[in-house]
Amino acid sequence: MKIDVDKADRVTLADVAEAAGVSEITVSRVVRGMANVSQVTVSKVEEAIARTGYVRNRLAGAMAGAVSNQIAVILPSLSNSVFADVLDGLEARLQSAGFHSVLGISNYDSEREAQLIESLLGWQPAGLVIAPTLLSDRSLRLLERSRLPVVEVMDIDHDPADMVVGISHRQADKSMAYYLIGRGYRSFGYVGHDIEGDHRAAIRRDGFRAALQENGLDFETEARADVESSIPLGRCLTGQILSNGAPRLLYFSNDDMAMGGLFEAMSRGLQVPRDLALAGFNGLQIGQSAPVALTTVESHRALIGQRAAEQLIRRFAGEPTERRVDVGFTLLPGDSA
Amino acid sequence: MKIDVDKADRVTLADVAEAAGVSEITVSRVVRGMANVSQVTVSKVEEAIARTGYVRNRLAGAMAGAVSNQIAVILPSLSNSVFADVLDGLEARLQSAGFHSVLGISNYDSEREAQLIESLLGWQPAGLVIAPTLLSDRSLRLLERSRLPVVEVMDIDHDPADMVVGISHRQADKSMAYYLIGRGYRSFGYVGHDIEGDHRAAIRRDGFRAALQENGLDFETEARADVESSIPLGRCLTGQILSNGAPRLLYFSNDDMAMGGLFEAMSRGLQVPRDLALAGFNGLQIGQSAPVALTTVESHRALIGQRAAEQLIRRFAGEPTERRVDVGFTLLPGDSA
DNA sequence: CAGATCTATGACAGCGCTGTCAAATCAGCT
DNA sequence: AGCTGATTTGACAGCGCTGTCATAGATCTG
Repeated sequence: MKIDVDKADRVTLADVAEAAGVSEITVSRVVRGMANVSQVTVSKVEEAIARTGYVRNRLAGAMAGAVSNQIAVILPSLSNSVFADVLDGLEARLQSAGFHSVLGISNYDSEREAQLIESLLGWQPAGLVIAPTLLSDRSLRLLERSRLPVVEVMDIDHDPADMVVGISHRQADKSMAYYLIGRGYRSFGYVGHDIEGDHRAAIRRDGFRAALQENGLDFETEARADVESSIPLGRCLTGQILSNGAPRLLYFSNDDMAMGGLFEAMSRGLQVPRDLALAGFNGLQIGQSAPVALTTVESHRALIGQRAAEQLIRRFAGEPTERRVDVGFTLLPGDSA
Repeated sequence: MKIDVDKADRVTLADVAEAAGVSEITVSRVVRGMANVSQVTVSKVEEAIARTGYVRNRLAGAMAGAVSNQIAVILPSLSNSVFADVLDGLEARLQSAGFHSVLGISNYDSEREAQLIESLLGWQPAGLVIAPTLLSDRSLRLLERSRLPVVEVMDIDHDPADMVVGISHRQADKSMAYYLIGRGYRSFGYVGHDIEGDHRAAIRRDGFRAALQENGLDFETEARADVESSIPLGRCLTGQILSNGAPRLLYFSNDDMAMGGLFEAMSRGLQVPRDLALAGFNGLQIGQSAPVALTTVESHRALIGQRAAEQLIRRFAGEPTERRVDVGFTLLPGDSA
C-alpha cells in the first residue's frame, strides 16, 4: 500500500545523475569522495544532490561490493556500567572512522549469543566485537566461516579466535591480593555475584584466592548470590556477613558490590578501614569519589573499547594487528584498605 | 585480493537451492518461515541449509524489498548511565521482536546528530529512536523525507515530529519543588552541570525555579560548570558552595551530581539532612542504596526505552500508536531532604 | 607533431534476495 | 471422469549501487 509512495519520491543515484547531467557512476564517485572527478563536475553534482535531497543508500552500496561500515557489537549486558563504558570507548573511535555499531545484548546467555552472531552476520558487517560469555562451538564456527575480523574484549586470559583486547583478570586480582597482604591484612572474606554467568568475576576470585593460598591463607567467609551484581546486592550480602562477625577485609567481585559494602558499613557506623577494610574491582568513578576512596583496580574499560576499535580499523587498512592487546590495569590504593 | 576467496565459499540461496533440489524462492520462503511450503520441502531445505552452512544475507533481503529489521538509535552519550538504561530497555524489547539497533552517539552536538541521522538513514532502517539534543532543521527535513516512524525519547514537553515517549521534566521538578516546600524548606541552592548541551536539565532547573517563585522564593546560590555531569563534579561544586555558607537545601541537576554532594557532605562530617538537605533527579540505584537514601524523582528510564520500542513495533504492525506517551515519574522521598 | 601518458567520464554487468504473477499439483466433490 | 478451489512451486525482473574495463580528451615529450 505504501510502495507507490516510496517509489514516487525515493531519490536515487539515477535521479541525481539526470539532474546534474552526468552518469550515475560519476555521482557515485562524488558521493564517495573519490579523487578522480573534476572540480567542475563535483560542484555540479553536489548542487544536484542538495536540490534533489538525495540520501545515500548504503544497503545497495554494501551489496554491490563495497565494504559495509557496520561493526557488530555483542555485549552481555548494558545495565552493568562496565559494558556501557566499553561501548562508549568503542563507539567514539568507530564513529570517528566512519563506522557504526550494530548492537546485540546476550544477557550472559551463550545460546542467545550464538543467535545474535548469526543474525548480525546477516547484515554483512565489516567486523565484530564480542565480550564473550563463552563462545559456543556454533558461535566459533559461524565466526570462522565469516572470515571477518573478530575482536574479543575484556579478558585476555584465553586464546582468542582472532584478536583479543583487555586485561588479565587473573593478574589483576593477584596483584590486589599481594598488595593487601603486603599491607598486613591476614583475614579475608569474599562477597560476590553470579559467577556462572560472569566468568570474568570467577577468574578474579580464583586469582585472588590462589594468591592467598600461596601465603597459607584463604577466604574465611563467602557470601554470594546468583544474580547480576548491583549496589543493593553488595549491601545486602555485606549486611549478612557483618551479622556473624566479619573478617578484617572484604574482597568484592566488583566496585558496584563494594560500594554496597561501603554503604552498609557506613550505615552501621563502622569506620572504614579501621573497623572493616574493603576492596573492589573496576575503578568506577563512584568509588573514587566516595568519602572513603575505594581500594580497587582500574580496568580501563573505555580504553579497551578504543583499542578494540583501533585493531579493527587497522585490520581494514591492511596494517598489522596484534593477536593480544593488554591495555594493562592500575591498582588504585584508595583509603578503604 | 580477497574477492576470489569470498566468492569461493560465500553460500547463497542458489547453493542451498541446488543442494536441496528446489528453487531459490522456495528456500527463501523456508528461511523466512513462510507458511505456504510443504513439510517435506521444509525439512529437505533445512537439511540443506545445515549442510551448506548458509547464513542469510539480510542486506540483499532488505534491498529486494523486504523491510529492514534495523532500528537506528541516536543518543547524546553513553557514559551517562541514564541513556545506557534507556538503551537497555529499548534493546530488550527490540531484540525480542527480532530487531537490532544501530547506534549513534551525538555527544550533545546538534550538527553531529544531523550527520548521524543522515548516515544511519542510509542503512534504510525500519525506524528511528532519538534522544534529541535539539533537532535541527536539517535533521527534521531528513526525518520527514524518510517517511519512517520516529520516536523521540526522554522529554515530552514539546511537540514531536512523529511520536514521543518519556516524562514531563517540567512537571517532575515542579512536583519536587512543591514537595520540598511542603516539607518546610525555604532556603535553596542549585548545583548543576552543562545546561547548554543537556537541555532537559535546563528544563528541570527552570521548572523547579518557577515553582519556587510561585512561593516567593528563589535559588540563593548556584554553582554550575559547563561540562558533563558526574559524581566528582557534584562533589567539587558542592565543596565550593559549602565553603561560603550554604543554603538549607541543595537541588542538583541529577543524581550523579547529588551523590557527589552527599559524599562531600559526609566527608565534611555534616549530618544529612540535619545540616544540609539534598535532592536529585533520576532515581538511580546508587542513590537509593546510599547510607542516606537520596530524595529524588524516579524517571523510569528503562521503561521509556521499552515503550519506545513498543510504539515502533506497533506502528510496523499497522496498529494505532500514541503521539505522546507519558510513562510518568515517581517521587522517591528518601532521607536526604 | 606523432606518440605516450594521464585524467575524466561512462557502459555494463551483477551483488543476493524477494515481489509478482503464472503454472503445476492435489484434494474434494458431483 | 471432470471440475473447482486450495495448496505448493517456480520464472522473472529488479532493488540501487559499485567494480571492471573501455573510451574520449587533455597534457606532455623529444
